[in-house]
Amino acid sequence: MIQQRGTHFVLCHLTKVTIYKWSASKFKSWYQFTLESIISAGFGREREREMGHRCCTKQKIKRGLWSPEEDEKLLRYITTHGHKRLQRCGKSCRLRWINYLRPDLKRGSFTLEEEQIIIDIHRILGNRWAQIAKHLPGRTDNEVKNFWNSCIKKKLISQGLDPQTHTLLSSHRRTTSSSSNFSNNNNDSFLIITSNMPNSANNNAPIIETSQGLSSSSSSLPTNNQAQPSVVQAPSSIVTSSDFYYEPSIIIENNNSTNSNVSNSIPSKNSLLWSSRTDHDAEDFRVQTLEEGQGMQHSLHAADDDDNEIREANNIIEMNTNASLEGSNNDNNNNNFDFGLLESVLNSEFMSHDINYMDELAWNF
DNA sequence: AACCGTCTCAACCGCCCGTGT
DNA sequence: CACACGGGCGGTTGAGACGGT
Repeated sequence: MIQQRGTHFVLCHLTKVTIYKWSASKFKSWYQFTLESIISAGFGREREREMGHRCCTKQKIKRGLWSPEEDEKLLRYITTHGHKRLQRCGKSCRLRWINYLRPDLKRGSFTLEEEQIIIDIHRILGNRWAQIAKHLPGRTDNEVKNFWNSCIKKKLISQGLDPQTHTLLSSHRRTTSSSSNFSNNNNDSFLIITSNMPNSANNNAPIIETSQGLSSSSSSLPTNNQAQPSVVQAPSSIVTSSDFYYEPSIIIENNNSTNSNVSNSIPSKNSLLWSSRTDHDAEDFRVQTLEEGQGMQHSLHAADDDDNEIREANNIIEMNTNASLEGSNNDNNNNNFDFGLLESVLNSEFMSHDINYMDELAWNF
């Protein structure tokens, strides 16, 4: 992507920036350097400084809004790659670059499609703005966060949805069914998919979890013993949209827990759990894993909806493939969710090759 | 035009964590 | 191993824009 900034044309790649200086209808010169070097150059940052913006206070460094002159100065620094001090701390420069100056940023209001993506991913990840923003090219986490807080949140509330859990607010519930431990007020329907994909060489076997299952400690990575969820194509019949109050979510279900009772189990590592909101007319559908060679198909049986509340259509289907679960025996108290999983899944070659992006969205990821 | 409430969003805060020494 | 530094990120703030009265 190329963008004009005064007499400079900024060509931004993923990892580097090339800046062409334009003068008298000719490119007079060009500079190229890595983003890392831009950011880490520090713009006068001193190592002795305290971290964070406290440094700004202590060092009498300018704070607050960036003026156009400062923007120009920052850009000029980048173009010349010099060592001039901007009298801004590195953190502020970095933020300014990432959130505003970066040439690959998309401008303007969010599209409906983007909005839906945010809602869908938020349902799974919660307030993981950085993770959400990674799926919206040209959007920053800050932007997504602001958009959520200023628009989407209110929209959901006006629809009677809890913006945190994406479930009906209690004031909007017509019926109250048995409560669910793992998902708080989550009464909607579930589709559980477990798998035992062979251990890959990649230790970062993805772990998916829901916002309901958020754990403060998400640092532990899965071991080689832990199964990797397979990618399963959701049948269109369970795909829901914003027309519905409830939309699918994906969580991890503990394969060794008492899976017969979903409501008592804590989301764990070895299965995907789909919270679907099918129509109340029961139907069978088939899910086929996309894992090449595995190709197993599973019939999924949707339950009847007793009271015409779609959310009451609880479809609990488990596809337990006897994963090797040595590593998950301690998962009954599992809080070791790895949010990298979702990222891994979404960015996996699997997804990008076998499912187009709209399909992916249709899963309500 | 002035005032006021609400909204938007850029920037900051503060914590956590990875990395280097 | 301990410590310091700095990046990442979610939460919060506040200035300016906007709309209604």
